[in-house]
Amino acid sequence: MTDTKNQDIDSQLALITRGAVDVISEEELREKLASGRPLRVKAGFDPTAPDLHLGHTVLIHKLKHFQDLGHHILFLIGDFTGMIGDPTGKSETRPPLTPEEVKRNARTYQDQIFRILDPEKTEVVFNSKWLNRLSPQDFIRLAAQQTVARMLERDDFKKRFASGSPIGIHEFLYPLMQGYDSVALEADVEVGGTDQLFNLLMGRTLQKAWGKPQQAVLTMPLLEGLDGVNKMSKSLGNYIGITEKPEDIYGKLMSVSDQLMFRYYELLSDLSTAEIEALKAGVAAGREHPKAVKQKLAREICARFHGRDAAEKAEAHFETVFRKHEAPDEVPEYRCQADGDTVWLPRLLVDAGLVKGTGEARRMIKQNAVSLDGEKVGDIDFEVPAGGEILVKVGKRRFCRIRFS
RNA sequence: GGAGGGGUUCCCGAGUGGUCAAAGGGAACAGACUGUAAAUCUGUCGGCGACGCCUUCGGAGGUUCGAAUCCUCCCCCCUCCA
Repeated sequence: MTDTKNQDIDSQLALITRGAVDVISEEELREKLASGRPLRVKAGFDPTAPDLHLGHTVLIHKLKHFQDLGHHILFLIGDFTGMIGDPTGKSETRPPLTPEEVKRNARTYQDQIFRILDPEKTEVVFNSKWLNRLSPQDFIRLAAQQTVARMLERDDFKKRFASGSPIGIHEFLYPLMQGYDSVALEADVEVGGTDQLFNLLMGRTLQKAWGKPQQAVLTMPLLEGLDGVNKMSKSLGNYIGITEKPEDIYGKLMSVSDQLMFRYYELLSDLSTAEIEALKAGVAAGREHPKAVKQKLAREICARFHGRDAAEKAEAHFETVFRKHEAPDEVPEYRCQADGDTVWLPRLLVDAGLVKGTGEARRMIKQNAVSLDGEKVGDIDFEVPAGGEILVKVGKRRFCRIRFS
């Protein structure tokens, strides 16, 4: 009997630690699992970005693992701390959010996480609930738990300090409050990105100071963004949002380098490690075409958020537009009321919303990026005959069907 | 409170009276090449029916024929001293 129980714990532990970078500590985690009760698993999110992207899903999938094993998920929305702005990984102070923004963002957050997590088994909590109740004395007690020198050990603070960038005192409070969340929630486990390690460990420190059992800490790798260098983030614009249109998700995944593709496989795919290794070996040996392997990934991720049908449509769209360089089935339309017999092309492009201004229009035309019904136009003063309809293409992917009336 | 340094176009960062819409890099966009790959190369990269005009260099005034550059006040940031 003891054997089967141990085995059960081993397999739980294996799933939980899959892909994790730090586990602090595996022994403690094992003990907690051995207790047999559902563990309270905490993960916190700043309500700064209403759009969840694939980077977030690495973490959310980890929560899903816990959930599937019967543990209790505490999905914490940092509505209080969000007004400070997490300094983690930032080279500058973040502007605080207004309560209205926080509220709106939090709602969008919930809509999105339940594409992955089971709403029935997920407890969504807001840290303003307990942080708002802290008295100034409580805050001082919190602040007394850490020294300035210790805070400055943090890489992001250290860099900013060294480079002469401003650091707000309130930013020092952020890790403290995140740590206090763990005290208030009596978390058994906290999951976060590797960049959160400092904050996660703060939870342990504070729990100890408050005489509570310390949480185990699990960190997940940060997903690189589309550039393959920086972590995926909305502010860097290198992200794939889970609510984006299927074609966009598909297209963005296809634009990723082969190297990054396998990173995505490791962190995002449901394929087993063995299967991924097989694909990698296949590409290296020339048995598998990298494009086909990438399409497989694009399909899987696309289907996860939009369903299999949408993923297949996205693939068809991709093949049409980018391989065959043809217009997709659905092209936005613009009705144009011409004053004369012809319309100046740059003006038309602006009106149809294909470019920002006539300057960009001129540039596009000069750069051979504009075509009318498949015919390239190189003259910036081209006059388009105002009659019937015409298919306009700018660059590789901007299309518009213009109807004259 | 005192002393010094600094705020430049999406970002970083040169520029210290005219030749500045402002070097260089990054990002972005377009073209070539492709697997929409990536990398690379080339070009564009404030606005305007446009070889000219208009609006930009923290904010407001001023000096000057002329200011991102000089002066005055204000706002913000950094460093050191207290």
